[in-house]
Amino acid sequence: MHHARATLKEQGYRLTPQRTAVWEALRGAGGHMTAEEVAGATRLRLPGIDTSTVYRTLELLVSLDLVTETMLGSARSYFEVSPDPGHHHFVCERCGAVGHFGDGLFAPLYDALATSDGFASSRARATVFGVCRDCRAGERPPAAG
Amino acid sequence: MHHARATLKEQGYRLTPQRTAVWEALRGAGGHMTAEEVAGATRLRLPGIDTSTVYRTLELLVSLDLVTETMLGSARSYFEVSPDPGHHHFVCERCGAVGHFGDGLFAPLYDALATSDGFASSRARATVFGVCRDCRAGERPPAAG
DNA sequence: TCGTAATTGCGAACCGTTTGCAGGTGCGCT
DNA sequence: AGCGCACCTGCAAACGGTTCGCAATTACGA
Repeated sequence: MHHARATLKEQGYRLTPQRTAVWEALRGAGGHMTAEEVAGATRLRLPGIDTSTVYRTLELLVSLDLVTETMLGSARSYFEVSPDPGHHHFVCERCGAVGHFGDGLFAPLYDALATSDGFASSRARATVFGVCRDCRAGERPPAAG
Repeated sequence: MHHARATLKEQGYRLTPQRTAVWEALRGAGGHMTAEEVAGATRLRLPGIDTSTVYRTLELLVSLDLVTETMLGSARSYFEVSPDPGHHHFVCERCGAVGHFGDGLFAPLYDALATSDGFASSRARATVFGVCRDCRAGERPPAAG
């Protein structure tokens, strides 16, 4: 849905071709993208767009909660169209694959954290690192012999 | 303990004052430090040390598992003397405070992830974002009135 | 003690991101 | 439909953290 257009207008921001293109690029890819990837995808639709405009637009979309920025382990952030809240990531340390999982599994963790540390994380974002199925397939068993 | 010295020697790396100083700085602080902070703390012990040497040393210590590098949400990584495995972080989104919690709480999560996605994360590192006790104390209740 | 390869310091390169500025443009108002 | 202005964009340079190349230094085994 084009809720980005509506949100931008509502908030008094202009609906420019650049903003539309960035948004569409983000939606089109449907996954996590670095700023660079967003810029690349956007240029397919709007060749002349400047990198700084992409960054500024990304920043704007994030501030409007239309897009979510996540640190996934490397130095760069990743952007994606804001998913349902309480959506978390797991990252394969070997191949870099990124997956999602829901918030349900976290309930006991939130609970425990709240009890023991007074830490409210009901709207936490978590990132779990590990090794994905594909990479495990080719993996030698962990040093146990 | 000076297990760093032993490990370095074992692996054939030289035991230089710079490496010792970085290690001691890391141990002395006892918490999470940015590379910059490590450099600062190291200079208290070894004023002349160059930033690039700090980075190189950090990289070495990380590769030897003596130090752990973690992305905690901002663009920079944080370094700390490797804690027990399965040690996770929670980060207060308001004040930046960092806390730890053990791996126990994650068992069900690992389980579920392994079952549903084939994702092996028994040695995962997770970071949970939320709001810490102190910040909650001064916080207005979530929009309900 | 000596030789040598690992290591350091220095400075410049690098890379992703941000900023200042001047010209361009969406959009509300008429 | 046209006008005007504040908002946006493109450009290019600045930025900040990190990495690299190289020559001088130094730890450490023989």
